[in-house]
Amino acid sequence: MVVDGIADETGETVDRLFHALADATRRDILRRCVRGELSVSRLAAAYPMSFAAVQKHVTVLERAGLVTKERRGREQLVRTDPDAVGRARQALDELESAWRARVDRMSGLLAEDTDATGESGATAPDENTTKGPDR
Amino acid sequence: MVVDGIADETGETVDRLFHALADATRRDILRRCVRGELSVSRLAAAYPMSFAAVQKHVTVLERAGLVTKERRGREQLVRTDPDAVGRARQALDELESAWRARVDRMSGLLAEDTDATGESGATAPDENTTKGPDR
DNA sequence: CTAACGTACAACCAAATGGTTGTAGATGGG
DNA sequence: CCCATCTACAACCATTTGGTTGTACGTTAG
Repeated sequence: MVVDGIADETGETVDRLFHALADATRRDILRRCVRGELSVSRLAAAYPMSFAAVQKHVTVLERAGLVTKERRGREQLVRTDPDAVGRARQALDELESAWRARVDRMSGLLAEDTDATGESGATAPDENTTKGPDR
Repeated sequence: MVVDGIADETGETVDRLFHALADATRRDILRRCVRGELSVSRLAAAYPMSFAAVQKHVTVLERAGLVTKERRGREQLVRTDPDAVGRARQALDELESAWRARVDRMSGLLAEDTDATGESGATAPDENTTKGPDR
C-alpha cells in the first residue's frame, strides 16, 4: 500500500501533478485531449491566448506526467496518459488515509501510515516524521 | 440541498483546491492537523520558516476550504475539514470520468447518461462552498 | 498591572508564473 | 523548389508566490 512505485522522496512529483491541475486552462486541455488526441495548434485555436502560451501549458501537463506528445508528421499530437489520473488519485488517497488514520486511532488501530511516500519531508520539518506518539 | 448558489462558474474553487495541495509544506500541515488540531504557532515550530510564512500557508489552506480555524483563548486551532478531501476527489472524478468515457466508447457502449448507474460527479462538478468561510 | 505569548497584518523582496512577441528549424503540399 | 504549417525556444514583461522582518493588538499568566 505504500504508494511507492518510483516514490519520490521530495514530493516534487506530487507538486507538479497538483500544480498542473490547479489551472482551469490546463484542466480544459486535459478534457479535450481525453476525447482524442489533438495537435498543439488545434488546441491553441480553442483558447484566447497565443500558441506559445498553450504550448507552455502542454509542457506543464507533460512534465506532470498527465499527457504525452507524439509526433505525427509535422504535428505534435497530445494525448492523455491513462495512468495519470490514477496517480493523482493515489496522492489524494495518501491524504485521505490520514483522515482515516484518525478514525483508526480512535479504534485503537495504528501503523499504516508509512506512506511517507516521501512527502513527509515538506520543506524540511526538523525531526518528527516519526509517527509515534506525537506526544 | 446542495447549496449551489453561485457555485463556481470559472472553476476557481478547484483552482484554489489544487493550488493549495501543490505545495509539500501545505500537504504536510494537512497531515499534521488531521491528527488533531494544532495552534498555528505550534505548527510553525515544526518548520524551518517564520511564523508568518506558516500563517500564510494556513490561510491558503483555509481559502481552499481544506481547513478551518477556531479560536481558543489566545490560540488559533487549525483543523482539517473532513469534506475537503472528498471535494478534491470529486474534482478528480470529473476528469477520470472522461477517461472512462473514452474507454466506454471503445467498448461500443454508449449508454446515455440517463441510466441510473449513479454517475458520480461526472459532469456535475459542484464543489461549491458547503460552508464557505471564504476569505 | 505588566510581561510574555499567540496572532494578525503591512511592507518589502527574490523567484516563479503566465502571458506576450519574435525568430528559427522541420515537414508536407503545389 | 518555394511556401505555408506546425513546432520549438529565447527574451521580455506584469503579476503572483513564498518568504522575510517589523509592528500592533488581544489574551493569559504572574
